[in-house]
Amino acid sequence: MSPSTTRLFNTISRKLETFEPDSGVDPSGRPQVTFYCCGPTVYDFGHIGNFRTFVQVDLLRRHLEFRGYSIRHVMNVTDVEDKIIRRVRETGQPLQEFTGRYEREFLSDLRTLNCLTPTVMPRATEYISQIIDLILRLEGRGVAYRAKDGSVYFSIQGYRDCGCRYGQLVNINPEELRVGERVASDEYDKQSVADFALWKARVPEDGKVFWESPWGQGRPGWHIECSAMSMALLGPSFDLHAGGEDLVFPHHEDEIAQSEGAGLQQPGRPFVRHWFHVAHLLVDGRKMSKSLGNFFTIRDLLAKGFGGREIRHLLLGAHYRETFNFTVEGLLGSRAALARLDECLGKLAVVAGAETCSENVDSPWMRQFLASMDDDLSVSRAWAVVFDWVREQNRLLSVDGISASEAAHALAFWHSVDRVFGLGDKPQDEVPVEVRKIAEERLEAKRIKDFSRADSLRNQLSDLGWAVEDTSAGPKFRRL
RNA sequence: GGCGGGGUCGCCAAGUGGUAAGGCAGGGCUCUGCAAAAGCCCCAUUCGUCGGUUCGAUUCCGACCCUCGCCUCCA
Repeated sequence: MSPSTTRLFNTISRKLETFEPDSGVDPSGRPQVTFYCCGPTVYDFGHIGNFRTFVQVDLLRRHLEFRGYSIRHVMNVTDVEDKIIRRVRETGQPLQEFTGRYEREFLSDLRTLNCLTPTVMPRATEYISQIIDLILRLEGRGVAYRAKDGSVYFSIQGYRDCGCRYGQLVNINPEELRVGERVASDEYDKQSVADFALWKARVPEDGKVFWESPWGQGRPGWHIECSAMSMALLGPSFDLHAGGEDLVFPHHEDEIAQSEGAGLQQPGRPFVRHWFHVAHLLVDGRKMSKSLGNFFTIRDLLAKGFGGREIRHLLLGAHYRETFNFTVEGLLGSRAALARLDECLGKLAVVAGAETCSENVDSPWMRQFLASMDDDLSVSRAWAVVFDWVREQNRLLSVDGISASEAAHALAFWHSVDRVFGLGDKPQDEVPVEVRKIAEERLEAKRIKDFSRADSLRNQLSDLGWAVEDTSAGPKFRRL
């Protein structure tokens, strides 16, 4: 199809690179992209910061699909981990019952934001045997060691002795890591502070959360699940790996170490070809925290009356590598921007009538749009193209300078754009019967030129939360 | 302390060695019974500060100031 037109910043080379997957073709002959995205740890509701990452990753996926790639998208669900175990202990709920709830809530939020469902969503607890096999292999290669308590650690020294490099994603000298005084009590057996747990021996606080292993009862460390699941589902070497920027170190660095330390890759092939990291977001200029009262989940924003489409628009407003400042005012701005867009689309649809037009990727507008997106997902520039287009369409509409087929053609542009943006159609407001009735009365008052009555009826409507606009096609309703 | 991002209009946010996209908000006009929507026009001689290179820098170099993140669980 369209080979290698997209350039993306690769964290591992710290450079903009042409994205070139190397995973052959899918059964239908389309070039395939093997893609792993670090998913949620299901111990609570996801917050707006989490979803910035997932929305930007969704944008990446949609753009690559638009460019003709077939994406095999794997997103893990971390359903065993320290915080989860603590909450399970506190609530007394069974592990699966507890994590299942937050997993469902997460999926529901993804749908709210119109993110495409991953091809596969493996759970860590369903890959325990693969995890154990991987740790055994690391042990066999001398890059993992067993501690007295039955935990197993990754040996960075052993890894280096194999000729591998630790510190591929970040410049880091493990000897200089500033490890806090508070070394976890279950990790004092480590040979080196930078070594990390592959398998954690069972402790009483773990309660019923443990699995049998060659090292006794215990549970997997955090990083190992991603190595095990990604390689199991995508192979030992795959194209693209994404996540939030905070995962660069240590999580992704350790994932590389575990995966390449196992030596399953063909000579010369890396664990991951391309690393994609999304910057964090701030809320009101500060890091989100519950004590500052600037901590928002998707359900919080829905409760404030915002829609998933508005939230998605806002999260899509800034480049993925820039820190983004999220505010409620920004959300109001998104609402206004979408209203302008929807107004234009609505007018075009009226003019187009029954005319339809297939998508045309070769229009000048589309070329500009795609050039922006191909340039490291420059979404702000892409939006500028869209709004330049809106102005031009509005200008033509205002002078009746557009035919039905031209309007259909114009709409096809937007439909192409939206395959990438994924905003979907404007949600249709259900106009209450009462509102319609008042509007009819107002129309009649207007007809007999009783304008004071017409105005008072308009006020009644706005008291009910509705604005009415007079158009040649009759009254148009808009929620205030 | 180490490493890495940022500082561009009231707010959000692009961008380029050759004279500042787009969105929101704001002002004027047209249209409208009044509105709304839309159109047209206006809205940063200026891009954190100070130096340097250059015919020319917001864009390159240096210093400084401020700010955010990572280095510990974190999207």
